[in-house]
Amino acid sequence: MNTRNTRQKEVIFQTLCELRTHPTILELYEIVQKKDSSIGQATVYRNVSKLVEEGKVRKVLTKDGIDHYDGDCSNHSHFICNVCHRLFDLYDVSTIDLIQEARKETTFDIENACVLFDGVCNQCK
Amino acid sequence: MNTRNTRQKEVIFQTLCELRTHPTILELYEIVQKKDSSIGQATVYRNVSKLVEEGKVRKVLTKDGIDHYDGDCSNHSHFICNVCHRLFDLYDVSTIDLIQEARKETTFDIENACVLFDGVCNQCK
DNA sequence: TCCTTATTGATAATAATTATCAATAATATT
DNA sequence: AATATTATTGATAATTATTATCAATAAGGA
Repeated sequence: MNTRNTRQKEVIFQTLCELRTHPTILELYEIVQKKDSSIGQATVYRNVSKLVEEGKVRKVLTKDGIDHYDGDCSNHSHFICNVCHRLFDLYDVSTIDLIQEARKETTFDIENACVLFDGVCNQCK
Repeated sequence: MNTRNTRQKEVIFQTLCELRTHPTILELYEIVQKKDSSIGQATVYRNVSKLVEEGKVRKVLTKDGIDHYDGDCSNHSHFICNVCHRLFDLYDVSTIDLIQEARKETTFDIENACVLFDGVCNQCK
């Protein structure tokens, strides 16, 4: 008996998968609270960390210093608007070529690449 | 009289430019302390934030949640070792093609792309 | 059903960052 | 050069984010 499937973990994971907003822990906690008000903040912290370790959830790199999470682990990039600071998904931008190029330039074992584009979103321009 | 050039800001900027280690604020503070023990921690926080705003210093994207800073603003990427968690520079990996591709796929005004590669460094493999 | 113990919720502790404020010092003005 | 103005500083308090603690609960094997 190593890990257990708890109701809380399932609710947290489901919520993250439904959302397309890349919430912070606190934003996620508030939404989870509406579904089950008994779930504590520490439980959200713990389970999100576990889900990231298990590879079921991605931590999104941002410049604002606050961690954002994404329930969609499929290969895609992100865009952050420099004006409204919202995060968007960018599918259809492949990092394969980039990784290939990096492998030619270094002797490190490169496994993956995370890309964050920035600029101005449609609503802000 | 809008901004002033202070000794502290100059020391902090110089230190960041000399270092190739992408320090955190606290690591930077300790090094700055050795040069001038009168410089306070809050001053390091304040000036690094300003330098980032001014575009003289880059905030490096990492997965560890702690902000790292780079005095080298030339166009280059970073690599983080999944074993020792150290950050390395990757010059000679261009993001131009990537940005071009992203511009084709979206209507956002894409200005820049930050790339973080991960894998295993030479010493850890 | 019972037992073991991973997980939880609540809260305390810690760490990271920001705000406050009198003192200092950069620089524009005289 | 002297003075005045005020951005910046250092010290510290306040805030925020995250992690640790611990008794109570509940998942899941026996």
